[in-house]
Amino acid sequence: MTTNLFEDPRITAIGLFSEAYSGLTNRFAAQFDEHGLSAVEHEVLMRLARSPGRQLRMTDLAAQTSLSTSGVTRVVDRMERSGLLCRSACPTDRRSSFAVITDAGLARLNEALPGHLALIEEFITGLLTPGQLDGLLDALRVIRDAANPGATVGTTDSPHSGE
Amino acid sequence: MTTNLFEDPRITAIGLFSEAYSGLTNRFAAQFDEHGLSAVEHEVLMRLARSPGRQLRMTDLAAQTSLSTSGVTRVVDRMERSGLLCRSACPTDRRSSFAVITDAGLARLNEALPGHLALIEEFITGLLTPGQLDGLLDALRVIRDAANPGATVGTTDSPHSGE
DNA sequence: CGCGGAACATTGCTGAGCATATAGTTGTCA
DNA sequence: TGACAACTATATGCTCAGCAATGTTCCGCG
Repeated sequence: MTTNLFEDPRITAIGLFSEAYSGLTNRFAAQFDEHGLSAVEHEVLMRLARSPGRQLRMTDLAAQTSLSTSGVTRVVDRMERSGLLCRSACPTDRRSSFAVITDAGLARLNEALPGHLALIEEFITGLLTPGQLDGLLDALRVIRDAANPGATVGTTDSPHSGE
Repeated sequence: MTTNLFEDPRITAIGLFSEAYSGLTNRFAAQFDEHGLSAVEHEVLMRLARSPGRQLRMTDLAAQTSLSTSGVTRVVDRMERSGLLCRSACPTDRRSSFAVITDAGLARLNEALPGHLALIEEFITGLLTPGQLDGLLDALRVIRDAANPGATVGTTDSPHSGE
């Protein structure tokens, strides 16, 4: 029977992953929306806020957000129009330009962050025992490092965030 | 310092989750593309293939795929044009229509499935010890049930899939 | 029987992303 | 110095998804 193929543990695994992530992002999106942000905009604000000088080159921003360069241009356009960030010319390389988070952008981020953390607590960290959580994070790290090695640099993880 | 806030373990957790999932979906998308499928199309084929009668009402398909009904209409349009599935009128309710996977659709799915399973093996199941994998799945199940309870019905998981 | 509300699918419109092409800038090498 | 290649950001065309509105069909109630 071909039907039984769909009960393959690997299908179960990816299905579970997908459904869990889908549920989480929907919850988060609703939360972000309350603060007038989309998921990508929140992501951009987070990346900028945690970067030295609160700024990032357009290219680096694209690399960190798994967004194309043109996608970054659009998002930055919108967010600049909203006053959440502004562009700044690079003094040493006139091709580059920086996206700099504004005080308004930081304020918006800080406004949205508590609720965001509460949701993570509600749907992830609060649901698992410390041991389970550690196991989950270890597993996710292994998967992330294998499937998305580019994300390892200057990102949420890796305490040795040199460069 | 506000900066340290970004090292909150909850931020680490969701970042890891996001980066891992992003990496996986990118790998999978490339794989699907080799067989002329998008991720959603693959998802639709999977859902149909595992459903009784190899068919599903448009509404139910929408519910299972976390896609809006109009989105389902469009996807089914494209896939019907490609011959992967066809519409079938519901005999008892003339408002409803079914999407039925065709032999060509099943063939395409079976063609893509081995590579898909291999990727899952390569980036998830093969990277973890059996214990780690079990822990991961348990944790994902907990998160899924909390964040996306609608997905529990008739889906990848739950052996007791009684309606 | 006939009417009003609900359910289902589709369509127009808008927003967002990617791929590609374009323009401007920098660095190198002869 | 001058030309060519590499890099950065932006503009354009295309695809796709969601929301809101529409048309059709079903159901219940007077």
